[in-house]
Amino acid sequence: MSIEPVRRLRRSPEAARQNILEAAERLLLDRGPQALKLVDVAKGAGVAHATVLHHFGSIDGVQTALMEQMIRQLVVQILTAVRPVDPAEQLESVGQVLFDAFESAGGARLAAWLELTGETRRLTIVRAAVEEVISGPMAQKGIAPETATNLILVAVSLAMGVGLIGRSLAELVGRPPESTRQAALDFLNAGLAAALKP
Amino acid sequence: MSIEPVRRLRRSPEAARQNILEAAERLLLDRGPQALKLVDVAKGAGVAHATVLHHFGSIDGVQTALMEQMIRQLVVQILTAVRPVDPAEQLESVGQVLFDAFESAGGARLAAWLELTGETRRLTIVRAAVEEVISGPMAQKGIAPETATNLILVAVSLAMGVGLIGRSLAELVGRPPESTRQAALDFLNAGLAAALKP
DNA sequence: GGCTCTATTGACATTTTTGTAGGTAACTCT
DNA sequence: AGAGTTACCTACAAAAATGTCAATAGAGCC
Repeated sequence: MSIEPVRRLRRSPEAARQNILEAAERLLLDRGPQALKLVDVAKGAGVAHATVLHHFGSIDGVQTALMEQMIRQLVVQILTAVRPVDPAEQLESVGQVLFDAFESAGGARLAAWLELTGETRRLTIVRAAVEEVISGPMAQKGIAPETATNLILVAVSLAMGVGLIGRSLAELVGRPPESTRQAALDFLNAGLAAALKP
Repeated sequence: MSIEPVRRLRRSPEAARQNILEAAERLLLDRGPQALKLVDVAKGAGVAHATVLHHFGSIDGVQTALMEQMIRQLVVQILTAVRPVDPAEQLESVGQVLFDAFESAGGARLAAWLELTGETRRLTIVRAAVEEVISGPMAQKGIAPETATNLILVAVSLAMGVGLIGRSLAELVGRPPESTRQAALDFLNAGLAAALKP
């Protein structure tokens, strides 16, 4: 009886890293940052934990790579949605886009993670994006930079809060989970409209 | 030369627990949940780590005790501020109170911690508080329960977002750290006023 | 003073998590 | 086909974190 060699899947370095990062992201989003253990990430990715170390050097390497990737994705997601579209009814969709980015795609959890671990410096990339929006679509609508900045600060904060605790909060007061989002969206749109009228 | 016995501070069980919880809270607030290590908590409290275990049984015991205490404090802080005061200019102060509770006192960080670790069920105590506010001060102002609930959902979400990422966000776009809070407060008050006028 | 109770501790033990080393197998290129 | 490269693995080692235990020392009580 011959011993048959163990079959091995061999990915490209990029594919391997991506596979691992996806596993890590899944863990982060549905079990929280403290679930980002080397062995668990490896198990989720279907590889040996030594393989994770081979590609990222350390568990910290995995974390920072994940942070950077998620930040990039978040920025791209928002920018592609807000960027030069027809400036007509865009206003109402901005809320939708923001809330989607922060709720469905784990933007809120990412931000919370960064904040709680003191890694907000990684967000500096976002600054350029914000300025693009202020001087692009918003300026086109005749919104002064000062006002634009304030609106962004508020809208993002709101999206953050809703994305993070919106569902729990609604359930807590005996409402359907989406009701926080809906209420916040209405409130935001009303406020935006009011702020841009006079 | 005689060996002199080691001097020991002996607290009451309650004082000992409190001392430890305060150390844990400090760690949580300025280093994040993953900094809640047994040894570090003990060091912060100035006791041996075995002492922590004696009082709380396990590190999980410390965490849940901390969660419960912080939740209690949060609820009390908000309720005592919102409760039966003169119903006159109370409206403007509500935002202040909420924002204080979620920002200065680590309400936002607490909530984020609970959310990320899936411990939101601990918040059920809050439900009673919310109902008290809805049927108390808010009803007195003639706000329908439906509207009241929506307003609370939005206001709390906003306070959450501002409390957690407000400062970082402002700095990110080159503004003074308090500007997010200020903008959010204005926006909230304007929205509240509008929602209660007609 | 002597006694009891227990908060406190250092030393040890266990478990969890992370990291290292060396060999194996998959792929590319010639 | 053969050689070189390296993604991947198993086995081991180290470190970090949690938990156990028996002894010690404050404090109240007789």
